Amino acid sequence: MKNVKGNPNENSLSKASAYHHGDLKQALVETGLGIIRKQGAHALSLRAAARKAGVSEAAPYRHFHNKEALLASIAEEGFNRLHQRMVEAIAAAQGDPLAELHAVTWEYAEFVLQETDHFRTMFSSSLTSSHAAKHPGLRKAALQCFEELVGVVRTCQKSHILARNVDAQATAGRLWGSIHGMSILLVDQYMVFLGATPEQTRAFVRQQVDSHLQGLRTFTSVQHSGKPKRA
Amino acid sequence: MKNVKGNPNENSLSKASAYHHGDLKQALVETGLGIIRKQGAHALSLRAAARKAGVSEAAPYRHFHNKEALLASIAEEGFNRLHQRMVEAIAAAQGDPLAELHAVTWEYAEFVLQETDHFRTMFSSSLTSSHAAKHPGLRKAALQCFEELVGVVRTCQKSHILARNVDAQATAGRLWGSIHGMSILLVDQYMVFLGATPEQTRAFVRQQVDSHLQGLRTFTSVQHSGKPKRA
DNA sequence: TGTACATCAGTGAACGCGCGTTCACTGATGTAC
DNA sequence: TGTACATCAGTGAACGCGCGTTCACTGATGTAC
Repeated sequence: MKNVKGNPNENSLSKASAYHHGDLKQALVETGLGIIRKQGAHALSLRAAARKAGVSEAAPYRHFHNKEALLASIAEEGFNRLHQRMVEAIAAAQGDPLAELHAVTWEYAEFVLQETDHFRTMFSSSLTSSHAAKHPGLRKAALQCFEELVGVVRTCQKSHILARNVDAQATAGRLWGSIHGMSILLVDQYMVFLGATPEQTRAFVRQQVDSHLQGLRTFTSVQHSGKPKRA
Repeated sequence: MKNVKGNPNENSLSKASAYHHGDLKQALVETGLGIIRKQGAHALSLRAAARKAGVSEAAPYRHFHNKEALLASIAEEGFNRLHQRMVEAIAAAQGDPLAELHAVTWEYAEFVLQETDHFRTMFSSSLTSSHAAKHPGLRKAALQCFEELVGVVRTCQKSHILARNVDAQATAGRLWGSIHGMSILLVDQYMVFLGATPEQTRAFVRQQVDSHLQGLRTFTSVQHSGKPKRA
């Protein structure tokens, strides 16, 4: 996209000429994402992505084995962007554990609200059913996001904001599920009665985190003081 | 499907002959669902559904305007079946409000576990983005499920299991989001570290409800005793 | 009871389409000498 | 520095395919008389 003409000061990734694109793989991810955003996932084809990238319709096969591989790359890019946003949100909390926890979960919801179609692709059924085996990069990117959440939960455990005797992964998983489901249902307009403006949606999602967080605190303390759970 | 040959004792819906099918619309929903279950949503086409129903490839157009209409009918059927299961689960709780709440949420998760592909179709992006305007029947069926949950929440409020000063729809929405997201993430194998057997998944989903429920109790009592929330 | 007729669910052939994928090729690039 | 060559990203034509949808039709059914 940028630097279509060769430039002696460029690094090797952005080399380009009229014939050689330079970084067609990334360009196809971008144009593919553009199609998903503008026309929906059903409109995405390798040919359409190639056309939009200004390249012949067979060119994508130099970089992707098949259509699903492009989809997986677009999804992986989504998790990478989400991860970046999560990291920045945590950094903005300046070391306050509870603020970190709020920030990272809110950022997740914010991503769903802003990048709905990209988000849907990241969790599309054509990928999720077999992503572990077929798309290790995608899986790694997704787990990277999850690990960020786990890290914040661990920090909160150290600060006694969350109970320390509960598996941090399980706790993070609960939070993830809660915010994931709520965000999707709101974005799909299943709860218009709650108000449909972005502000109302945003507020409700944030309250969802607070609500579940209360449960995690209580739930974990009950476990701590009560009888141990069965294996 | 049943009663391919005419029978004088049948009602009008199950009339059939070699030429006239009898209830092709419902048969197409069934065969379409069968394709989704066996080969995935990508394999569903009007032609494939027609072939599997033993009928010419143009016949579906007598009953569905287009492919999306068939998809919407399959999704609607899913919500109807889910609703039926929810009602039965509630009935089995025999009037114990908390047991009803557990039963209805667990049944939701059970449906996701057992009917994963059908469930995915019910929330597929090709339908959710415009279901309100385009598919009123689908929307109605979905809301019917939600109202079942709202009803149980109201019962719990009457029994002081949940705070009475909080909107029942909002509370039910939180629960829905929590269980919806957790179920999906588990079914999509994003949390294999928690254990991937159906039993482990089931147990974890159930704990998710308990966890969130604790939050709703605490959260709502805090609201009750604290300052009122801003509008 | 018997017959003519309207209705309409299902037929089968056809349309145009865009897609995924393959393949021999072309031409730009970097490098070994 | 200049040249021959290997490499490989991108080309363009072609393949076969299944799809969504249309259309004039056929034949089974129910009903009015």
